[in-house]
Amino acid sequence: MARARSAERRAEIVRAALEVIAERGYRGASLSAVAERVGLSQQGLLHYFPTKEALLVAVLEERDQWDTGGGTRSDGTWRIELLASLVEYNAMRPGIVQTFSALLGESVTGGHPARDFFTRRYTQVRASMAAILRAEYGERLPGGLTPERAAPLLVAVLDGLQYQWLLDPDSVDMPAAFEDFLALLRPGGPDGAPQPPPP
Amino acid sequence: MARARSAERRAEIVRAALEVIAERGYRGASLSAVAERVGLSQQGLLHYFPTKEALLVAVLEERDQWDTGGGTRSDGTWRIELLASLVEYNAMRPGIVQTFSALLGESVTGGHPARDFFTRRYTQVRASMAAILRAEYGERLPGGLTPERAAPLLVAVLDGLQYQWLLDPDSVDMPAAFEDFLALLRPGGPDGAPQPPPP
DNA sequence: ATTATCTATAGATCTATAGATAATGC
DNA sequence: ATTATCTATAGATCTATAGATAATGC
Repeated sequence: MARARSAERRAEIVRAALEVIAERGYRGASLSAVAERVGLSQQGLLHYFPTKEALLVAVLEERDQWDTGGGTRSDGTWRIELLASLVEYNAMRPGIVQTFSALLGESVTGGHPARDFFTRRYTQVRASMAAILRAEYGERLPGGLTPERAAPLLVAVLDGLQYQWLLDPDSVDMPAAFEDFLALLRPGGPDGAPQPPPP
Repeated sequence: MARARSAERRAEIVRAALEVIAERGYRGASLSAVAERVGLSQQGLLHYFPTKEALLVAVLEERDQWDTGGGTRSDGTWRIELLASLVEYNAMRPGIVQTFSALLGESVTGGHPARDFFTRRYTQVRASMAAILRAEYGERLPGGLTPERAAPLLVAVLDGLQYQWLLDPDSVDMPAAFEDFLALLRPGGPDGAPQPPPP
């Protein structure tokens, strides 16, 4: 039973870390602040995660799990509407979005412990987005783009909109803007011979 | 002459701060690190900028100046090719891009001193991008978008591509990707009755 | 006088280690 | 024994203030 209690405690701590990172970034997040939020001393927290970086790793793994699950289709790719609904879901959870936007921003600075994680993840995500686009629209997209060339744009729009929305939620309707971007990608665009839907 | 010497010194310090922020973010940038880079003691630096935040403000003002100047056209708006060439220019200056990407990321966290700056700036930039799009393509864009609705997407693509490129410059061709996005916006897209060029 | 710098230092933090104590599980 | 916590504390930092010293400009 101690085993299970311990896992709960760790999950609690990770949740608290998510919050503190959202508020202060990783460098600004102190172990004491996280510990306080779960009613532990700073040293008590280090019993569960021996270093600050170990805690960050747990936070990043949590995310991996978080947006890996969910509705794939028969061939393993997501449907594109699912992506739109993920954006809507995110729009209801500013905290999580803020945590990972803050981490992404920090991760480009020198020797940041999350840098490798994000580099790898974006490679994956671009490939995954290309697969989704191909499954949805086939090989030829508006503007003469291929799925592989559109994928980084799709990812960029997702991330970029998050920053604008976090800074000024009243001025930026993130889900609507994302839908607008999808409208640009739908067949019939510049160059776009209308596409037959994939079989 | 002391006046002029002083202005030079301040400019030197701001330049050093840009570098240190690129490497460690604002919260991670210590005054000592900046001071060392210009051959001053930490306390000597505080003679020029009385607080760390005052130095940050100077850094942000520098940027304002930096990308406000340059080629507008007769009605005061930029031409869209100029935007593409700004992206090419940025692709040769990872340092600057990294500084402001790191600051943008941090700025969404609680009470960050650059938050207001970025909020205001994005409002401005969206308006400015809408004007550029209108001047270039008129009122109706592909996908049934208006310039106002396309503007946040354009800004998002600019920012989002920067993160992907900073994390993995060999995998992301930022200027080419931006050109791809512009291709999506050119008339003739979905919905797009071909547009007459604006008078 | 003002400007540019320095040394000294106060007062806060922060991460991590060492070692004690109590409770739980075999 | 192991697990969960705590107190104490080392050792680094960090920002900012106080006050000295030297040089420069009227």
